[in-house]
Amino acid sequence: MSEKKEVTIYDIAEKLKLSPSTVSRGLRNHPAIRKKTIERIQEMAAAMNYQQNTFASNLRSNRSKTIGVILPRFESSFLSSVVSSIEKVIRNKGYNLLVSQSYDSNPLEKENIQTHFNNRVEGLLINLTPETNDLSHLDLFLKKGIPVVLFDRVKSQSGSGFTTVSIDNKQAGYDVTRHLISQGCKRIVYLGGNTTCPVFGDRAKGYWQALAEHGLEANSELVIEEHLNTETGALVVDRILNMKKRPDGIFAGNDMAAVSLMFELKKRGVRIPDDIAIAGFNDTYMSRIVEPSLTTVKYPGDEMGKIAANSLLEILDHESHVATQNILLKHELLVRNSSLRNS
Amino acid sequence: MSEKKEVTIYDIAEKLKLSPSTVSRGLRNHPAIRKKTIERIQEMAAAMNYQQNTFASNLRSNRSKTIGVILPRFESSFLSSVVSSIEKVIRNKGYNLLVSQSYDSNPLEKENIQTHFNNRVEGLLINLTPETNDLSHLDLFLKKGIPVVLFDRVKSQSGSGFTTVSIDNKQAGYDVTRHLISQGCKRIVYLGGNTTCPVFGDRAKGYWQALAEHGLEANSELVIEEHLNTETGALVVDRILNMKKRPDGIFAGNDMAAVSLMFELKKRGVRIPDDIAIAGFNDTYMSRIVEPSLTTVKYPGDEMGKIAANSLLEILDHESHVATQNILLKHELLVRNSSLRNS
DNA sequence: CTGAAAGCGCTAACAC
DNA sequence: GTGTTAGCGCTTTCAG
Repeated sequence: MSEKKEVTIYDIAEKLKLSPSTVSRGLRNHPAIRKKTIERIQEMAAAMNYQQNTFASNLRSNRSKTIGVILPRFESSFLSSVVSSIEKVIRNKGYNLLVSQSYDSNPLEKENIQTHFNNRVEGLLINLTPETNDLSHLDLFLKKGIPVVLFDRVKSQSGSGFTTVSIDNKQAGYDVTRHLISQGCKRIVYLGGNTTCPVFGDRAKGYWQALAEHGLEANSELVIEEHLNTETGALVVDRILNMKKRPDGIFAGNDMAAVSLMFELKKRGVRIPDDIAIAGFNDTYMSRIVEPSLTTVKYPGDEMGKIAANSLLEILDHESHVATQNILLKHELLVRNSSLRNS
Repeated sequence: MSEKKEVTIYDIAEKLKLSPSTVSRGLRNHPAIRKKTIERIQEMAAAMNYQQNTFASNLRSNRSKTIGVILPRFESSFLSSVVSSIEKVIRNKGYNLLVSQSYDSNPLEKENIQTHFNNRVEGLLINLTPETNDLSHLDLFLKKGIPVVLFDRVKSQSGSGFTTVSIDNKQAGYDVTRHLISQGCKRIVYLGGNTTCPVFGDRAKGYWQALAEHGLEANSELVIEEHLNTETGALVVDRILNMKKRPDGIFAGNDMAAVSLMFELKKRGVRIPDDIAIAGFNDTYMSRIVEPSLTTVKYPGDEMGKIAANSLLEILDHESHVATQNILLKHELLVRNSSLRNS
């Protein structure tokens, strides 16, 4: 390592026969400094390859200019689009982005929260793990007045002092189920992730409600809890096809699971939508190109990220007690061929 | 904001009738401190809700315990899997992860590099923008001895003092093209991104070479440069179908583009692979479920992230001049139905 | 094994 | 407009 001592504002000050404070101000375009002086300072800084020491400046000002994001995983087209737009918003306002993954593990989530806290993020955006039932591990943020915005997976009853951004999952679950019913489905499987997870739990509620309203069988056998990924189809297809009475509709908690299931069903000669109608969730590109094209719910990750980040920044700006709000984004049922039966 | 003054090691020291230095050591399990004392210190710290001030500690020790990652975008199944595995490796070693997106913009990349530098990341992992021809904006890292690892998009001739991790894109391009030729294709289109981008440029080289070796027409009309995303298919389909002599094979630079193109081709009644054989790149899940299933190249993002991160950590550990290396990961041609013609 | 003291580099009162 | 001064909270010699 080339251990050339760092250039500090003192070095610049010396060369310019100025005081360190003037240099400090000059570097930040402080209005009380003469234009000319500012120029000289900044030129000299550039010439000397000055690099401001963020630690010292942070220590002094007690600000980190950093926002934290914690989410289950990056590898998800939905979540990566959320982070992506968060990053964009945050950077534009001059903040840095510290990120970590919780892998749906509650202990890991806690650890991450602690780390972000220690790094003194000025705000936190978090997508909770399914297991997270109480939000007490976020208390340390609340106590210090550091704003936290929950997005996507949000406790239904969060009057907990946190701003939340999500969609109305119950309504969406209801919409999908009702649509399947409208297409003549009588026995509908709900293939969801962990139902303790608000997202999947709420969708399940909408599902139950739609069934109830239409006097359809609501049987717990029809509700399958499984991790929703590319393997899901292979894991559950036999279970579904071997049910005493074969289902004629499937509502999957995300497109990935829906598509992988379609893949397996087609392999076994099941016709979609005639034998079984299928709907997914998320409106990934995949849902458009799969055959038949997949009915799904539009679930705008970029929008969610943008709004979550902006809400956080707004709270930060007003530096105080903006009433916390629960923001619900619009979702939209996109009916495609996988569930469209000839009337 | 509840402005309760922060608890410092001085407060702990006072309560315990110890000196700040002892507390500082105790908190970090310094061996020179009595077990008993350490316990007392840590208990008191917990009781008082002590939060270590990273700024002060960083300032003092001149370390940030942070690694930076800069890449074009998160929204890409390949890149998100890369970041994901980087994050995992990095966190496990107690580092934080600072991330930013360059959106394929060179100025933005430079800005990000500067920001990461100012934040004193201890190492940088970067996936360069296509436009980046000289690496001089990374000089400031080199000069300070901060290790930089380039991944994925890597200058072919990078003897530039940086460790690189990538695949052999030229070979991969060659493999794909040769495969198409082996299936009887005579006029093969290469649909790549910006060919100044090493990734796409190198694949193009492999493509040219394979054509040359087999005495096939290598016509610049057959090389299409276009952003590769879900829109690509719609953008280029007519251009392809209206070529004077219609191509019978297409090698697309990524699965997304390949799939979107297949979608458009099928709409127009083109039979795949009989009329036109198609191959993509990346082995996304989509490539497996699309019909016909898509021939592609396995391009392991998680592996790449892991190796890049580990290389960086290794350099960091040895704190010095480990010879930089150019690591090439294995790729694999996965032949599927989109290019398999009956012999 | 523990303490005293100095200083990392910057910023913000407060002076002039 | 610019300079003086006093820390921010921590770590680390150096003493004992």
